[in-house]
Amino acid sequence: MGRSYHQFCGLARALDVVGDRWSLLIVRQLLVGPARYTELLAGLPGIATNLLADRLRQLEDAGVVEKGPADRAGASAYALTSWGEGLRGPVDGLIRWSVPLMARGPGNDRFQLEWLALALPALLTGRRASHTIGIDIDGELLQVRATSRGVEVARHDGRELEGVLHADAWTVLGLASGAVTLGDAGASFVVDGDAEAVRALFETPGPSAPRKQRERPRQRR
Amino acid sequence: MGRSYHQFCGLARALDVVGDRWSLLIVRQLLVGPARYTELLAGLPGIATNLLADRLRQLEDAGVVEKGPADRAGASAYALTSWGEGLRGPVDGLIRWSVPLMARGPGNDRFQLEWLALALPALLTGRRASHTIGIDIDGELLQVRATSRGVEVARHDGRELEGVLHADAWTVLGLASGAVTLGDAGASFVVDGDAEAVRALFETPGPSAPRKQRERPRQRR
DNA sequence: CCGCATCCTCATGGATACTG
DNA sequence: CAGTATCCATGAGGATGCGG
Repeated sequence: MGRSYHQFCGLARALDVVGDRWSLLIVRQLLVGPARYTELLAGLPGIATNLLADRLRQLEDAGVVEKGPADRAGASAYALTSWGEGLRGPVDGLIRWSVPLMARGPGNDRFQLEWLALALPALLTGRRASHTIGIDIDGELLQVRATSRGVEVARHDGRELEGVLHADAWTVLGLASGAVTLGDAGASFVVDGDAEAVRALFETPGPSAPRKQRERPRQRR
Repeated sequence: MGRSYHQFCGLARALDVVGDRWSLLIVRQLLVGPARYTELLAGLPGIATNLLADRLRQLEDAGVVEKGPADRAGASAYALTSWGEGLRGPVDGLIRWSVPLMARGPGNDRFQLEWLALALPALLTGRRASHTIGIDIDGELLQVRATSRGVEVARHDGRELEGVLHADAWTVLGLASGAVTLGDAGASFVVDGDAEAVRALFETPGPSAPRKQRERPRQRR
C-alpha cells in the first residue's frame, strides 16, 4: 500500500484506498463490468504486470474489489463489491470535470471503446427522451439506450436502433459534452436513420438549461 | 509532473492533473477557501515543503489553481480557479464514499476542523429545513447554516444560533452520515438550545441514508 | 496460454537543512 | 515567509521467469 496520509478526513481516507497510481483506473475498468486479469491488463495500457497484481490485492483487502472463483482454466474474474460500485459517482464526476481536458483531442493517447461506454452515461445525464440509438466508431457499434433511469451503453446486441451516429471518439465526446452540436457545419459525422432520436440524446440541454415553468401543482407519488 | 497515463479517457486525463499524491488534498484545502503557502503547509500535515511547491506549480500550470498577487509582505494567496472549483462535486462524492472508512474512528490520525467544514455539506445534502446551529468541538465553535441552496459551514461569526451540538469530530461525522442518531443512548454528545433545529439538520434521511424499519421519533429530553 | 513473482533501473516522494 | 537544495527511501516501469 502506498503510505497513508494519516488524516482523519474522508477525502484522505478515500485516497488511502484508491489514491495510488492506477487504482482508480482499475476501478474504471471494473465499472464497465467484471474482468479477468489479462483483460484488465489489456484495458490498462501502460500498467506493469506486478503493479496490476499489487493494486488488485490492495483493492481486494480494502473491500473494493472481489475475486471470483477460478474456473478450470485457472481464470478468475475480478469484480467490484457493492461498496466499490459506489465509486461510480465520484468517477463520473471526474469524467465530467475532465471535459476541458478532452477537448484537445486524443493526440497520441491510447483509446478503448469501453472508456466511451463509461463516459457517455456520465455526460448524458438527465435525458428525458426514451430512445435506443447506435454509435459507430471505426466500425465498432455501440448501443446507447436512454431510459428514465439513465443512459446505458453496451456493445450492440442486435436490438433495433432508431438511428445510428457515425463519428470518431473525439467527436462523440464533443457532442456529449456540448462542445459540438449536431448542427455544426463541417463536423465530421453522419447520422443514419431517425435523426430526431439521435438529436434527442445529444441535444438536450443539460442541468444548466433554463427550465420552463409550466405549472401544475406537483403531484408527488 | 507525475507521468501521464497517455489514455484518451476522461478519468485518466483528470488523474493526469489531480492524481498525483497530495494534489487532491491541496484542492481540498482550497475548497475551504484561499490560503497562503504556510497555511497550506499547516493544513496538510505530513506534506514536505518541496512537494507542496511542486504540486502548486503543477496545479497552477494546469489551470486548477491560481496564485494571487504578492502583498508587500511577500505573502501571496493561492485559490482555485472556477474550473478547479468544479472539483467540489467529485471530492464531495469521495467524502460520501469514505463514510465506512471514517466509522472506525480517528485512531492516531491528525484532524483539522476545516475538514469537517468540508465534509458536512457533502454529507448533509437535501436538507429542507432552514436552520442555523452551532457545533462545538473541543471548544471550537462551527456555525452550520442550512438553507434551500445547501449547507454552509464556517467558523462562528456571532450570528444567533438556534441550538448548539457539543460532540467530538467522530460523533459529528457519525451523526451526519446516519451511523449515529440523536436518539442513540450513551452517545457522547450534548445539545443546547433548540434540539429540534439540531434534529432537523441531522435526522433528515438523506439519499444515502439506510432506511431501517420505520421508527417512532424518540422524543429527546 | 493465464496469472502472477522476481529482478533491475530510474523516477518520484519524503525529511530536513538552507536561502533570498 | 515562501520557497530551494540536497540526500536517501520508496515506488513505478519494463523485461523476464515460472508454476499451474
